[in-house]
Amino acid sequence: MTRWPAGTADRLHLAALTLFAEQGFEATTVEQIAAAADVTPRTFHRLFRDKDEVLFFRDAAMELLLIEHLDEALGNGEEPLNAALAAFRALARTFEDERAALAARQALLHDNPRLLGRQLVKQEGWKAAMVARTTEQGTPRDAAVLAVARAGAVMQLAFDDWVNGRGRSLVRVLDRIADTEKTVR
Amino acid sequence: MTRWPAGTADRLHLAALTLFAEQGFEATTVEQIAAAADVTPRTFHRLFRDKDEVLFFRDAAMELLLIEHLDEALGNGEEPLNAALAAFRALARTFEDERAALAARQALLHDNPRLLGRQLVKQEGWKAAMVARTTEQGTPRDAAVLAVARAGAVMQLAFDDWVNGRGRSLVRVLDRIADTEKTVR
DNA sequence: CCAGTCATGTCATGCTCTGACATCATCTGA
DNA sequence: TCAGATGATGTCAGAGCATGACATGACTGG
Repeated sequence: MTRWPAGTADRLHLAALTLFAEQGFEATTVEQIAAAADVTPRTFHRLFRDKDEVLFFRDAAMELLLIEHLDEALGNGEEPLNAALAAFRALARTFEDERAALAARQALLHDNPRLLGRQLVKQEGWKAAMVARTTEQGTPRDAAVLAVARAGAVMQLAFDDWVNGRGRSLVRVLDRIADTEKTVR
Repeated sequence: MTRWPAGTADRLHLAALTLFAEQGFEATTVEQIAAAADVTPRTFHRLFRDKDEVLFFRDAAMELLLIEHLDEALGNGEEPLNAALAAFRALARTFEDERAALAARQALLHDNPRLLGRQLVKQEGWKAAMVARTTEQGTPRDAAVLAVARAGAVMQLAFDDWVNGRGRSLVRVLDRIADTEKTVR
């Protein structure tokens, strides 16, 4: 056992999400979050680059998941667009049981343009990683960028439809929209 | 003539861009910008919501331009994807003579994730407006979203290729990539 | 000529984030 | 067993961003 209770970052993360849900993002100060986790604001900023970052705590795993499934699909000889769709479908599966939490998060993002921007930048990062993998398999860069962008748009639209709807399966929504996408002119 | 020199916002805008170019965005303080425009920081914040906003001073016009040309193309019976591409092509034409300034701006955005995020949020706004116009013409929402997203991805890729390249015409790059896009699988 | 308006200044303040240094339980190696 | 290293945290100070409240003084319309 160390001198200090373990899991400080987790406690801060939880405290922050709770306070954000209760009071909103802007109205919650770092001081409040730190106090709720029995820690000083300085410690918060040592563990999270800034107040925004607490909402993106677990996002690194998503990129890994996307890349893993993209590689698998490309390895099976899928064309770039379908491979990218397969990767997003895998991500979608991990979302199925988290709709409530994701909806709460989405609400926070849409109340704060800065947060939404950060989300979009993260997503650009994912897409760039996917493009890199796709080009490594021999697809020309332009084609890779466009295929990933198309799949990303499908995912985005499916997610938006699903997250504030009810009951339906995100994967099913995704597949339906992917079909629609192939007929767009 | 008023008590104060006219064009304060323009002076602040120019001062800010100059200082950003010289020192970078982070290293430039609002105090410096205000001083360079012979004004107090309080006045800066009255005219610009925050330091970031000074880089998006003229963006409202772009949405109008996009919508105008989108409407025109849709009115001529173009399909949604080609109509959206036509709108972006019109925007691209206004960029042709500004490559140096746009490249400088792009460099600032890429040094600052927060700025890049704000740019992406703005672009989402443009696309949402385009989707709204497209659906008003009878296209189903999903199809409209996907068509605008595809055109947007083409524009983005073309812009990125062009802004740090040399000599070529953005519109020509755009048209080439749009052709590529139609063959993506 | 007066009252109102408007852009700006002045002052005070809260919040975010960072640097520098201190503290102290735990670990490590001789 | 003990001296020093380590590492997570605290404490303190301060810069920078942003906003509210109020004051000022040139211009404007009646």
